[in-house]
Amino acid sequence: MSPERRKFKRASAEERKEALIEATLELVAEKGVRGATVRDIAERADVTQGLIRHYFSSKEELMTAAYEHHMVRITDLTSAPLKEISADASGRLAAFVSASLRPPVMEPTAVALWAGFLNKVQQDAHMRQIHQRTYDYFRHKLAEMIAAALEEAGRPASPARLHHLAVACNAVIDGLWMEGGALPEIFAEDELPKIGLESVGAILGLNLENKVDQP
Amino acid sequence: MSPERRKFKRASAEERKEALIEATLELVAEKGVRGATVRDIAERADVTQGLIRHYFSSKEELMTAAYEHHMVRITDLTSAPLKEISADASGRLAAFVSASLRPPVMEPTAVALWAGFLNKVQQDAHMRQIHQRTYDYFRHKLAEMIAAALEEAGRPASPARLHHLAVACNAVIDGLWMEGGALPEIFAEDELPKIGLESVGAILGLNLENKVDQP
DNA sequence: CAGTTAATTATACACTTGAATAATTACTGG
DNA sequence: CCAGTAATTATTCAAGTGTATAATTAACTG
Repeated sequence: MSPERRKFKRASAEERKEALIEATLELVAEKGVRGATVRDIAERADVTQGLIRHYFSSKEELMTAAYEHHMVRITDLTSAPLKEISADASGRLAAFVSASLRPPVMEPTAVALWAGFLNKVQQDAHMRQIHQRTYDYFRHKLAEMIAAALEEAGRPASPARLHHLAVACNAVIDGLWMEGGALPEIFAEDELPKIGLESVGAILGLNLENKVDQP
Repeated sequence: MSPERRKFKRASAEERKEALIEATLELVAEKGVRGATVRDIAERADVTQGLIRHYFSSKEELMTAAYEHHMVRITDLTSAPLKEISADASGRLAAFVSASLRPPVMEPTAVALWAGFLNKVQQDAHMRQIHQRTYDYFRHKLAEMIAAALEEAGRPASPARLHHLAVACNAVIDGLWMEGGALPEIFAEDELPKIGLESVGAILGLNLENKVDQP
């Protein structure tokens, strides 16, 4: 009996692209961009390797699409909690900080992805542009919320000071995000959001800790 | 005329290993572990590829040696400034924070290296051990210095609180280190050490800013 | 239900990779 | 100055890589 040709189902372009991108992100998190081979990706997406080039003209293009997909998702995930919160400025800030330090934003795979893509981001102009855009959005949003919270407390800050504060708060969040993602087992549940609120609060001179309840 | 055999000079094992390790670190920072091929490494170290296996039994072993070399260097670089400072506890803490946010500790290549090695660190037991050791050392040292500084200020902290504070301060430093390394062009000279001292000071309730002068 | 076409699989190719082995040659100790 | 030997180069190999192309077949359309 000759080896039978593999059975398959047709899928819409959207479904297939989505599946390929998810598989790509998983593998980049596990082995980096170069370790995620087209054969691995195809296998995980449950198709054969030739199909990749039917939807993406090169591995490069697939990587770029996957990165963009990931960044958009992260942006959405940190923005979503803000929509449903009609609290005061400090409450909104607290919600933002807290959401950034919990799953699904803070996850081991997210940190691994960040690391896996860094090289490519630094060397590929298009990737760097995607990164820059997301990063700027984040910092701008954070600065905005800090400004509002400080005004609310009757202590408005100068633009220069605001810049400093935004960089500092962003660093706390990024640093905790990284530690939590890189060494998830050494932190207790809710420990990092708590530390984050405490630290951002200390830097800004605000009390954020009782501003947000466990979602 | 037949292509002449390449001329070469013999070197001591130490020299050659050192050169190979430096070349490895450069290339890992540029292209990640898988992108740093033995041929690339050999070329950058100005030898032919066969020589690598004369000194290291596999690429794996070279990578491990390079990673360890790098981690030891980082540890030394952050410890060195403390030796020559006979200041009070808060002064020593300030020096540590400041040194961590300047070259040669904070550099684009250092962040790229961190990212380049992350995958391997998470998957290789020996690498993870090296990483864990360095990380524990860092946090322990930081916690120690925070404890001393708080006692000096007449506000000793409980172990639990100390743990929180050490995690938070470590996160600020890591986060700023990452931002400075990933986007070096957007920060002014001395801006990050200043923000670091300000933020760590705010978290601990100490004034660290005039504790350290530009080295 | 037959005909068509695009989605999918299968195969082939040129090149890179880590590793292994063979061939040279720079240095050292007498 | 002359072996001897270990450091170094050169060559080979099998496996893996991205890409290109040919062969099939699932699903739609009339």
